[in-house]
Amino acid sequence: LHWLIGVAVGTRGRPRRVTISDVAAGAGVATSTVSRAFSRPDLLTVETREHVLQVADQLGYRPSPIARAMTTGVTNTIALLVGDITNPYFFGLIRGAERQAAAAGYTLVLADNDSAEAEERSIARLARSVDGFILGTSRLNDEELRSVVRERAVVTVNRPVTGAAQVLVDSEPGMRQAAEHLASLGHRSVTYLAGGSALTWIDKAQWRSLRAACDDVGISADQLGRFSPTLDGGAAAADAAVFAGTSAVVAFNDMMALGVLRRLADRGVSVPGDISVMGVDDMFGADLCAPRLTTVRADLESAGRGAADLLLGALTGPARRSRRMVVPTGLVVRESTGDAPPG
Amino acid sequence: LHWLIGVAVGTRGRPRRVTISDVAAGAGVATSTVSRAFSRPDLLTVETREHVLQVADQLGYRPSPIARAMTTGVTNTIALLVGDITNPYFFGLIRGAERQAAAAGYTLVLADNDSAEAEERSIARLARSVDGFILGTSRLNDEELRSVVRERAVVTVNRPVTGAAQVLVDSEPGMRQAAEHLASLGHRSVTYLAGGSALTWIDKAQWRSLRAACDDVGISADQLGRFSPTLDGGAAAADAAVFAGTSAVVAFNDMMALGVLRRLADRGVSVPGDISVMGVDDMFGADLCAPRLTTVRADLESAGRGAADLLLGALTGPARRSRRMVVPTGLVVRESTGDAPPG
DNA sequence: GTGAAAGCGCTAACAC
DNA sequence: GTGTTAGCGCTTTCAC
Repeated sequence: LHWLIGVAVGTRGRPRRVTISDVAAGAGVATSTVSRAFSRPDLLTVETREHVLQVADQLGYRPSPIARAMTTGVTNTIALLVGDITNPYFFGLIRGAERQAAAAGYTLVLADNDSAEAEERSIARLARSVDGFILGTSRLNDEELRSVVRERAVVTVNRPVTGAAQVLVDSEPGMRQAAEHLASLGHRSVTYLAGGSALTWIDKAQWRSLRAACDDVGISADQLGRFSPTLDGGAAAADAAVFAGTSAVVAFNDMMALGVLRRLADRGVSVPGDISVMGVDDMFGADLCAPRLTTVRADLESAGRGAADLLLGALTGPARRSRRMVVPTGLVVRESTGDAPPG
Repeated sequence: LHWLIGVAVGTRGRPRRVTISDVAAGAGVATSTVSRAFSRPDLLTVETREHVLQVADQLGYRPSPIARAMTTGVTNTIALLVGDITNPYFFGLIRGAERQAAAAGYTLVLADNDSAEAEERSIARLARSVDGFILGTSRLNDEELRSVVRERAVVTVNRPVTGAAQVLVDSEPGMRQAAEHLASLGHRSVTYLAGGSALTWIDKAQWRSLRAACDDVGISADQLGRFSPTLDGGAAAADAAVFAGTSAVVAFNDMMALGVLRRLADRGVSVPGDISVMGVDDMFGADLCAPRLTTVRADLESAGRGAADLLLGALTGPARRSRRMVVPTGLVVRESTGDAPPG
């Protein structure tokens, strides 16, 4: 770590950065040779390469990513944009993306946007300094999104866009298992508590999968909402569900489900005695609550990894864009679902 | 968003970036004037400035942060290094830092390091591309840390280092309230479940505060551990506490406390009936669990904001380094603490 | 296989 | 107040 940045004692005792020409001078070669020793080592004979590398090392030389980006146009940096960092839902996504990026020698820039405008600003600000974007929950409309895709490599998460690579969570298997689970517990109907914004593709996908699965197992399905995908939104949804007299609800996500749980507890409604409650995501906290939450798990960390993979692939490999990756789901049965109440 | 990056139709129909000289040519001024219009607008007459800006706008010009960094050496980027992104403890920190950085026009790079070596690698990799570092949970030893501080602006969190700005969580008020709370519930002794690594300053600080406060209110305090600050570590700590026969425990952090809670539930030990359990942090999930966790809250989001503030201050303002910010703590009483068991 | 030299897009003296 | 010019540190033709 001594040569963290590459500093040499300059003319008047002031530290000066070690550059490629210092190494060139020290090794008695041209700057281009030093450059090659680092970026195209195969072009050099073993002897010169070793020699240059050794001199560079003892001088404490570190290539400057900035200067590199200046000439090549590649920054080795990707940006991950999310809608709300504090939502545990994103933790896995962030971690997966960071891990994969770091493994490939890429740097991850994180931006938290609470609105479509903020998202635009982030994109505009970062556009020149990153090689590509992972849009974790884009609030941009289709047209805006396409204009970004036109200029930059983009991977979206749970947001189909023509021309961009995307990772999509496949709700189908999880929702099917959910329907079977509830049916086998004697529920005759299930209420889906919709959430997100009008642009939230996954909300529709979940509802579609759940309804189809309910059809297949012979129970009815209907929808309430759309509610805010937050604890508070869950509270509102809980009241609506109680009013509707449903015996089983599936919330848009775990955050909402947790809100439902809390609200029902406050109102003295027993879970799962009176109502069975399910969420989606299996986010952090879903098995910490009481009762522990039955949920449809989506492996967001692998979604994050996949998103980074797709992006890096688009960046480095041939221009085979618009690839997609599908993340499967599955039911995790815990304590918040149980037998349908009699009658 | 149309001119996201700044693209013009180049010579053979291929898109080419709009540069400062395109604008200069278009506006009939020198490149330096265009540069000034963006970075030192005060140096120009209103007319030229307006004119240049207008031409730049209709050409779709965007300054390149890379080229800027190349000449000025400032990247307008800071890095936040944490030990485990998925630990909800960091969420607040990350969010606070991101928010504050973004507000100041800075970009936040996030790196997740699971070891001292990984941390070194991250620092070395990022050193030239960021203006400074926030070290959320540095695993570097003092010497390594100082060598980083020597070359780069650094703010540490809960890790005192000479020469670096730092944000420190002040456990004292929270721990005092905790001791008073437990004493008033009739507990005659409290066990602190230590956690973290040998470098974890906050662990010692918490223990010191708790012990002093217990002295003052006339109850005894002792320490068990050190345990891993995880759910599993909490389970281990729970067993140790039960074996020691204590009536009240304060865990190193909430994650551990949650592990204690779960383990005690599994063992059929009633909380708070048999044992009162407290955590530290008030992280996400602390009021979702059963029983809801009594904890010493530290506002990590404001710690994150403060860290970013200190760093940006060191970067932009005069070189008054080694400033520090102290984040207060306070007790949040919920359900996991109660009257001491009789006898 | 290696060197010389021309940039990449911008800022910062230094002139005028 | 604005223009000229010399770099920042690197990569990349193009020669040799």
